[in-house]
Amino acid sequence: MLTNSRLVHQPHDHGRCISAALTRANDLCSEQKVRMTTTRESVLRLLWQSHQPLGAYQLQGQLSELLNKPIAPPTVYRAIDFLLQLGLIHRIPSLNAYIGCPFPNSEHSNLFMICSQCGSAAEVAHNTINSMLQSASDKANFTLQSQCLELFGLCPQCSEHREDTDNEQ
Amino acid sequence: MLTNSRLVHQPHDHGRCISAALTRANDLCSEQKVRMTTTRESVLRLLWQSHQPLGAYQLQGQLSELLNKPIAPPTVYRAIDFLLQLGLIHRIPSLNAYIGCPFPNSEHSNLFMICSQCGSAAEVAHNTINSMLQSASDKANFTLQSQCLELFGLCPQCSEHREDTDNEQ
DNA sequence: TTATTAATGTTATATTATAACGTATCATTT
DNA sequence: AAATGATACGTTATAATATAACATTAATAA
Repeated sequence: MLTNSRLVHQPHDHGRCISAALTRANDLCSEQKVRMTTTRESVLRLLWQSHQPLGAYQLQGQLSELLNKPIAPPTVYRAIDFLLQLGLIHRIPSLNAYIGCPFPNSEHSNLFMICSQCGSAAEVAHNTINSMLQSASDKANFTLQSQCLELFGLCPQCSEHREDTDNEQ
Repeated sequence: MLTNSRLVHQPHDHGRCISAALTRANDLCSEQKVRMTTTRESVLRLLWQSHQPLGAYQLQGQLSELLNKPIAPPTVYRAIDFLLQLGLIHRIPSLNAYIGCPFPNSEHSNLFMICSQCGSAAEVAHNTINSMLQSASDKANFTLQSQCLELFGLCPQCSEHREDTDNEQ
């Protein structure tokens, strides 16, 4: 199981997450001969700022602040679409929110563990689950093209706190 | 694998789907001592009219026509919320749409196979996948509470047509 | 009946997303 | 360097989805 869940839900040098993501993004852009502009890079950076998915209008606010000028929704959505296309970010439909992808270019599951307490979302690539989904699709004569898997619950930290308060009662 | 995918993607006596669903719904309501009103029943019926998920505003239009009076969004959303609570319908987040649940009251996976061609959505309950997701959560110290799994692709019929046209080329 | 709760009606508005068209910037060719 | 074409961004307006707040009506219980 390839996962960044431990990383997400544990204290870590997050500067590294960000710079690694940006490096990957730039590499991918030169590879595909597309442009990583200031707007796009800023949006990607903002989405990597934390492990909480951000909505388009949160992004708008932060982007506007960062670039010190008014930003309209289309600008944000264009950057989002660009990054989605390249697989550098994901949309989490049930949250109407976006998050940086920790393993772009690798085929993976779009499986998220979303904490309903703190809002953090960890992406997990799980080969066994993927192949089960593939074979379930095959059995149903369903031609699988893409997927979006969302698990809701409590992240490790919030689970612990919950237990603590449970015990206190 | 408990599934209604064969049912959804094959011609069948759909009147039965509807009446079975309504009977289950009424039973559940008496059990839980809540009211199945005209609005709620109509919405449920509309959602069972086809195996295509419907958006809230599609429902609004159809409901308004059915009841022969103007219906405002809150009315629709209230009925939707009620039915969601009881587990009689599901929301499919990536479509902003709602669909009748073929096996309410049973614990199940919220796994949908959604045809990107014809829009039909089949719910599939797959115990093995469920338990894999559970154990993946356990390993990550993630307290799983609920889930939403969406598979996109081509349903059996649309897959066949696709092959046909592929061969013609 | 009256009191109480539950459901619906009504108006307004929040939130998320896109359409359409103009302007600026970048990259390539001449 | 100038001209060209393509790409990205600016701007305005609006579509689509969802909810807040409060008034009214209907159902149930006391």
